[in-house]
Amino acid sequence: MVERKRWENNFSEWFQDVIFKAELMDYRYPVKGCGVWLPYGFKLRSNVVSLIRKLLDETGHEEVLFPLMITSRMIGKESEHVESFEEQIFWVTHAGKRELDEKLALRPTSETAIAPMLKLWIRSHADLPKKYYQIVSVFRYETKATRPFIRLREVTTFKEAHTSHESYEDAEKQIREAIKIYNRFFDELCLPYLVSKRPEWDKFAGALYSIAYDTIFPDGRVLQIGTIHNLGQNFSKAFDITFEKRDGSRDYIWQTCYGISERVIAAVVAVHGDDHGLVLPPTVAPIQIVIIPIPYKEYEEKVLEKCRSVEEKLKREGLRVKLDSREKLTPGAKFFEWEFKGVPLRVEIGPRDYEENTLTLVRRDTLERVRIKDSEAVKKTFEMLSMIQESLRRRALKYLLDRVKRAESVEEVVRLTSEKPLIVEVGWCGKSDCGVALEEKTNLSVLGIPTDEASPPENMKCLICGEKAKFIVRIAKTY
RNA sequence: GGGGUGGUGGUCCAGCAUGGUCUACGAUUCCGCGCUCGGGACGCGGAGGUCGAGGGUUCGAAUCCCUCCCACCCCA
Repeated sequence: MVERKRWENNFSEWFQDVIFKAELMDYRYPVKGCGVWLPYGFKLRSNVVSLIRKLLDETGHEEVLFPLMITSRMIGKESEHVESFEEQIFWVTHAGKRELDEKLALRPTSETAIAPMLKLWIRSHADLPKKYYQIVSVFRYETKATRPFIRLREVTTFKEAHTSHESYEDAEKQIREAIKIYNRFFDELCLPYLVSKRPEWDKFAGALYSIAYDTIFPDGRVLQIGTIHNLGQNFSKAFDITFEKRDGSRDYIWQTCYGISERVIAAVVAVHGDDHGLVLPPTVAPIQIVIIPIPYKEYEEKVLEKCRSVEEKLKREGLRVKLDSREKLTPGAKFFEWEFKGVPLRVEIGPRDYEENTLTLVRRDTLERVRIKDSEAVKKTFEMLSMIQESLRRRALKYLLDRVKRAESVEEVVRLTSEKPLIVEVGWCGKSDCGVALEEKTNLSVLGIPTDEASPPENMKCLICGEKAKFIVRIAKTY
């Protein structure tokens, strides 16, 4: 395995470095909290976007595109909702020199953009369910330290799904489908996650409840990489979106929404990386295989010729292949460059390989080198790509699980997290007061209660008040 | 919200205390040529700067003063 010292001990620096030098994003754009997707990063983003698009399309979601601007009246209709976003909204107040009669918000999210249209589109139960999604930029004036991919003022890759249903049960069913979709999505990216129901004080403004996906970074902090909200009838009541039910009576629609952003790309970068740079899962790597010729006196043409034929062969199999035939760089320099960019598999072809009808394969995750016969090229390539995918998934999962601990007292939590933060599961009575006190005393944030676990052990007690625990609650240092 | 640091070729940075010797140091990058090539080669030649912006002091400002802008870091 490749060392992960800098990755683990100096993560913040490592992360900035990789994003820039692997040419994912140039974050030097002169507006705070905004960055430029570079070609290589953009391809990675496209692959991630295609994946989520495929999963949503397959499950009957329809892609739409709503306008960027929302009137102040619309955005103010759901009171809890505005309140939570108020301080973060970018307002368009002028057109040239003239002040607008009604100022316009750049969407911080699109519930209030979509609601008035749903009111026009939905008339009866026959129009339901409706499952829409869009992939757009959203804008939030972040006051905390902004960071590329993680905390942006323009989130450029916000996938938001918005669904409408005729009953609470149908909405609940939709939540379960959303969970399945997100599980699959993160599995394809080899990302491990914990699914938690957020506490009351941290749910999405205007939702009945929120479910969130968190993953852990090498610095021990936790990143939220996806959320799913049951909106109940809060927005439909605020926007008066009603429909005729099967029995002829009228009711407000039931809604859900769920979102992911380029934070999942941050997670792919952070979770799989090592001291040589990026390590990308084959599913989304812009280049899956890089071919590097090792020229030698008298062999230049022959070697290159063989490289081209291997490139052709692999491309025909639908693989994303790059032949790096730049003459000015030595093979060693190319090795470092493509390793840094996380290309999962490298093929080296030199005079020896030419003479002996072999290829040299090197996998990025372990840097193991094997020589195979030309005739096995396609078979071995596929084998190795799926081995890499599998081993990334396993390693990342283990890394996460190793950093989830249980504790029975505040002191124990403090002790466990003194070196480096991790995720701690503790008993909780369920009262908000105790939850808030827990955050204060441990200097951690409550992620919420596991969605996949029934009830806490018999003897578990609330860490604050000492009463019998109703829930297990996860706490961690968050981004 | 509070505090701090900084802005000089594409990148990283020296110079600023004590203004002139700055026609701005060095490394890296980039371009050309040659030689190399199984883990970041080397040699020679070349390119690249409104010193964040504006104002002021001065014979003279990257350097001193004022105003502004921007970015980064730390703490709540």
